Amino acid sequence: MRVSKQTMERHHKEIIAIASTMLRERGVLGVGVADVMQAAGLTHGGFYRHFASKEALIAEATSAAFAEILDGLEKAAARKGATAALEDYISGYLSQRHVDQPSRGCPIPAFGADAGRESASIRAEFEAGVDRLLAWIAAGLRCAEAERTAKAIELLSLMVGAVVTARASGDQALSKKILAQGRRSAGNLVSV
Amino acid sequence: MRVSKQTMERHHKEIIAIASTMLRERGVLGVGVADVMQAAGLTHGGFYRHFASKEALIAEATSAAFAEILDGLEKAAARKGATAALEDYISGYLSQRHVDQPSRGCPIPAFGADAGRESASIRAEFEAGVDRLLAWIAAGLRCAEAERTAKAIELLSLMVGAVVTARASGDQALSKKILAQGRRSAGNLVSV
DNA sequence: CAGATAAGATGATATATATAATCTTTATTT
DNA sequence: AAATAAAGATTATATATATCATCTTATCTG
Repeated sequence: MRVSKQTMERHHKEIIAIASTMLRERGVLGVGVADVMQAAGLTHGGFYRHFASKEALIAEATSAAFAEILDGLEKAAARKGATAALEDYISGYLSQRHVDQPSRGCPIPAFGADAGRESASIRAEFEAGVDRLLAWIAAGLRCAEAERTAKAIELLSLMVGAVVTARASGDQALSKKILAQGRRSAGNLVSV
Repeated sequence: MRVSKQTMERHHKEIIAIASTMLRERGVLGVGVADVMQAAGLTHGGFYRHFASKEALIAEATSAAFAEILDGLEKAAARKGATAALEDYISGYLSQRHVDQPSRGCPIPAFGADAGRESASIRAEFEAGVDRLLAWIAAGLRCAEAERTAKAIELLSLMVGAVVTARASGDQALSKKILAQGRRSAGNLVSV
C-alpha cells in the first residue's frame, strides 16, 4: 500500500542504513536485496521503487557508510581537537571490538576487496570516502604540512592491513599480536 | 567415466589450483563449485568425489595459494639471499601489476576479509599461511633479532592495507598515490 | 471529495546455487 | 577374462537470487 512521502523517505534511509551494515558484515555478494528489505520490515517487491538495481543500492550504502563515520569523526575533532580525535580513532580502529564487529566499522577492511571487483559507480563512492578519510586523518597529524598526506596514507594503510589480517587469522594469538603491533606502529607514526 | 589414479590426482590438483586463482579474483562467494569444475574441464557431478563440501575446497585452495607463494619466496631467498629477496617481494607486492591482477597475488588483500567470515577450518589455513609469510619476511629483515617479528607484522600490515585501499579506490590517481606512498614507507621500514 | 498516482505486497520468471542420486564407462583387482 | 570399484557425467532437488508484472491500498492533487 501507498505510504506518505515522509514514510517513504524514512524507508529509503532505513534500507540504505541496513544495507550499509550488512555490507560490512557480509560483503557485497553476501547481501541480498530480499534480505535487506526484510530487515527493514518490508517485502522485496518494493525495492525497485527505491533503487534502479542492487548495484545502485550498494553504491548508496557505500557512500552512507563513509558518511556516517566521517560525520562522527568531524564532530569529534570539533569537540576535542583534531589530534586528540585522531588518537581516539586509531585506538578504536585497532581494537578487538573493531576486529570482532565490522558492521559499524570502517568499510575499507570490511569490503574494500569486494569494492575493487565492482562497477565504477561503486568504486567512485569508495574512492570519495577514502579521500575524505585521508583528509581528516591528515588534519590530525602534527607533522610538517608537506608530509601530512603521505603520513596519512601510511597510517591508514597500516591500520587497514592490520585489521584485515587480524580478522582473517581467526581468534587466536596471532590475531591479537597483529593488533597489538599495529597499535605500537601507529603510535610511533603519529608521535614522530 | 572412471580415470586412472594418476589422472584423478592430476584433476584434484587442477581443481585446487583453479579454485585458488578464482578465489583471489572473485572472493569466496564469487566462486561456484560448477564454475571451478567447468574451468577444470570437468562437470560439477564429480566434485564430491574430490571434496566433502565447497568449504573443504576453499580451505584446500587457501592453503595452496599460500604454499605456491611461499615456495616461490623460499626459492628466491635461497638463490639471492633473504634480504634481496625481501626487497623484490616488496616491490612486486606494491606494484600496479599486483593491484591489477589479484589472481596470482597475495591471498590476504584478495580474500582476507572473506576468510574472516568463514568457518574455523578456512581461517586456520589462512592463519598458517600468514604465520609462514611473517616468518619469511622476518628472516629478510636486517634489524635486531628481537624486533624482527614486530617489524615483519608492521611491514605486512602496511602492504596489505595499501593494496586493499588501492584496489578499492579505482584506477584513478588516488590508487597510484597510495601505492607510491606504500613503496616509500616500506622502503623506510626495511632500510632502518 | 473524487480521481490519479504511487508505495509496497504478492506472485512470477529466469537463473544460479550447493548437494545428492543414479548412470556410464573405465581402471583395477581377482 | 570376469568381477568389482570408482571417477566422472547426467539428472534431480531444493533453495536462493535479481528483476519484473500485477494488484492493493493508501496518499496526494485538483
